[in-house]
Parts: sequence; structure tokens; C-alpha cells
Amino acid sequence: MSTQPDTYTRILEAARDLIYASSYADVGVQAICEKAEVKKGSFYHFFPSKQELTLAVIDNYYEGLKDSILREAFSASLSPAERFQKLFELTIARQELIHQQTGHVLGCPFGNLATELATSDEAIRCKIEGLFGRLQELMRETLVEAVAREKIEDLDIDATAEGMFAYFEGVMLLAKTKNDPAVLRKLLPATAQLRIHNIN
Amino acid sequence: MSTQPDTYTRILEAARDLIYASSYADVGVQAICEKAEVKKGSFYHFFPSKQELTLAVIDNYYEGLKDSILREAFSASLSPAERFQKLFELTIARQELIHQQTGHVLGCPFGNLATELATSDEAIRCKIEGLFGRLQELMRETLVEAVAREKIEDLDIDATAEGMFAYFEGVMLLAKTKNDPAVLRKLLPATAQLRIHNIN
DNA sequence: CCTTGACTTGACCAATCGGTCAACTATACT
DNA sequence: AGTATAGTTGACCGATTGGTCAAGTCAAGG
Repeated sequence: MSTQPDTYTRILEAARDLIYASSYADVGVQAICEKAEVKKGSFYHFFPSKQELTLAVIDNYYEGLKDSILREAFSASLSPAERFQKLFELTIARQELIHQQTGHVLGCPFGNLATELATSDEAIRCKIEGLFGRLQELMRETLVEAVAREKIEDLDIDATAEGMFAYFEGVMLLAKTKNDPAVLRKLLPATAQLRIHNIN
Repeated sequence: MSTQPDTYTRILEAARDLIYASSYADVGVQAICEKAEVKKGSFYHFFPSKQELTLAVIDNYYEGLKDSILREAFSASLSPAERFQKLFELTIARQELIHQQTGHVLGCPFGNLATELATSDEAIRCKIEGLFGRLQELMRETLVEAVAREKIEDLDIDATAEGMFAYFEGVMLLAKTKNDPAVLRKLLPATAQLRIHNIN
């Protein structure tokens, strides 16, 4: 049996898991403390507010993503097409695992938070906007490399990268709404075929 | 000056506007009552719970959509391509108006609610899933008519309709997260170009 | 040994949450 | 006129919300 992580980490991970499984507003500080086995006083020793905790949760989630799915998918050893394919595979596998464990497709944690809080918490919206920019940039770089290998006439690379990202998020939202991971299998791979052309 | 609508309607519309502008959890029954100029006792005379009210709000929103954007876009007098174009135009115009009035892109009211509540309120998730199905069906019919006019080789019509809908939702989510209606101008029209092909 | 500072604890706060209820008013039908 | 019914009102409920705080524990450093 492994020793428990330190208090800060327990709070962070409890909050991350609870919020991802439901929503920001639905998860109280009390519930986070219970799951983390921490008293509320300790919570506020490490985090000045629930909002600050959430900002840290977003960072933590992105770091986790970078060290797993993103690292594996956007590996230099893969061709652009293989990178996209790997990204879809890993995303589908993860969502299927979560669905099997929780009974729900949870979708994209950033998209979830952004949808809920974009209009009422500007700090969180900005943080996720920046993060979306980085993910979009990953798509763009992959796309640039793909085009370098095989020229595509009149392709608007920036718009296509943004469109691919939007499509990806939309498919996650649809799978969550239908609570059906099969949606991902059917739709996600088409992300790589999406093209937006320059107006002439 | 127009006379006020009846109590039921005032509650429904107040709730619709408040929830759309922020989120389900963020809007309390009290706030709804204040905006509707109704006492809490009256609220519970018309609606047994906040959840039931929300189900009615979803219906109300869909009816409104059917009588405005959907009716105008999916008119029998328009060609399939024109229908898509009209849908994008009207959607962009509405989101731009909302952005101008509130300072925020609010996105899709159904997508917003689904994202927030899909995992914690099965009744609401089901209602939105059904509604998504109807919207997706509109896309499918339009697509079928387009293909009848101009055959597209190996097109998976069902998957493409579902993909178009997902893309549409994803673009709305992205515009909301970036709080920038220009995202819609750049990305929404590409919905009509999206294609998912049969595997051979 | 004693102090310092990080951490923990549990009691506590005002405010708000969704929801209830008995009493009251106004309208409509017999 | 009398009664039934729909709608309104404001006080009230227990539970929970995010957040505070004084008092305490504990290990490290002088």
C-alpha cells in the first residue's frame, strides 16, 4: 500500500476528480475536503479560495495531459497522420475507460469548465482560452508538417487547425450529451480530414 | 407600453434568460423570482421544482428556435446550400447581438446545459439528447436533399449529419470560450463542407 | 531548551440554497 | 349571494454554501 500524497496534492486531485465528474458549482469545498480527508481549515491554508483552487486544478489537468496523451500522440517519431490517429485512439480509450468506471462520458474537462464559467469567471475563462490556444497550436504544427509533405491547394492552415480543435470539442460534447462513447469512434477520426480553404 | 405576460410566462422567461446568461447552478430560485417579479410561493405554485422549471425552459427555448431561426433557415423555398448558409448567418447574427448586449458570447443554450448537467441530472440530459436528435435530423434531411441534387461518392450521410452538428456545437463552444463572435464568422460556414466517408 | 513557522483542527460565521405552508385575495361559476 | 378554485403572499424550514479564526500540534534551527 502506497503512502498518501501530501495535503496540497490530495486537495488538488480530489477537486480535479470531483469537478470533472460533475461541475464546478456542484462540488462544494466541503465535499472536496471530505474526499481529500482534510479539514476545511487546511484547505484554506493552501488555497485562498475555491476559484484559485480551480485555476490550479486546470494547470494540473493540463500537465497530466501533456505527460500522457499529448506526449505520446505528438511524438517526433510519428508522421502527422499517425499523430492525429494516436490522439484519437488515446482520447477514445480514455473516455471509454471513464465511461466504464463511472457510467458517464465526461468529455473534455476544459470544455466543461469553460462552458460553465466563461460568462461568470473571467480569470478561469482566460486561463482556458490560453490553454485552448496551446492545444490549437499543436494541431497547427501537425497540420503544417502534413502540408509540407503533401501540398493541399488553398488550405487555410490557421482556420483548419482551429476548426479541427472545435470539431474535436464538439464531438466530445456530443458524446457526453448522448452518454455514448461510440460517438467518439464514429466521429473523432474525421477530425484529421477537416479542411477549411482560403477564399479566392 | 405592453402589459406584462402572465406569471407562468414571466417565471419561464426570467429563468431562461438568467440560466442562459450564466448557468443552471449559478441561478437560484430567488434570483428567478426577483427578475420575474414573483414571490417564491407563486413560483412553486406553477413549478414543482427548479429541475421541472428547467425542463420547461428547454422546451420553451426550442419552440422559440423553431419559430425563428429554424423556420427561416430550413424553409422549403431554399436550396440545401442556402439553408445551411441561412442557418449560419442567423446564428452568427444572434450571437453577435447577444455579445453586443451582454458583453459575452453565450453559445448554444442546450450545449451549455448538457455540459453542466449531463452527469448529474439524467432527465435533463435525456431531454437535450432528444432535442439534439431532432436538430441532427434537420441537418440530415438537408444533406439528403443536397446529395440528391449532386451525388457525393461514398458519403456516410448519417455520420456527416452528426459530425456537422458536432462541429457546429464545437464552434459555438470555442466562440464562447474565446468570447469572440469572429470565431463564428471564421469557422461556422465550414460546417456545410464537412464530409465523412464510408469505409470501403 | 526555546523559538519559529508551517500545518492542523474544529468551532463558527453570515448568506444563501431549494422548498414548504397556512393564510389571504381575487375571480368565476351556480 | 355563496361557494369553489386559482393564484398570491411572506414567514419559515433545515441544510449547505464559501470562508474565517483562535488555538493547538509538530518538526526544524539556533
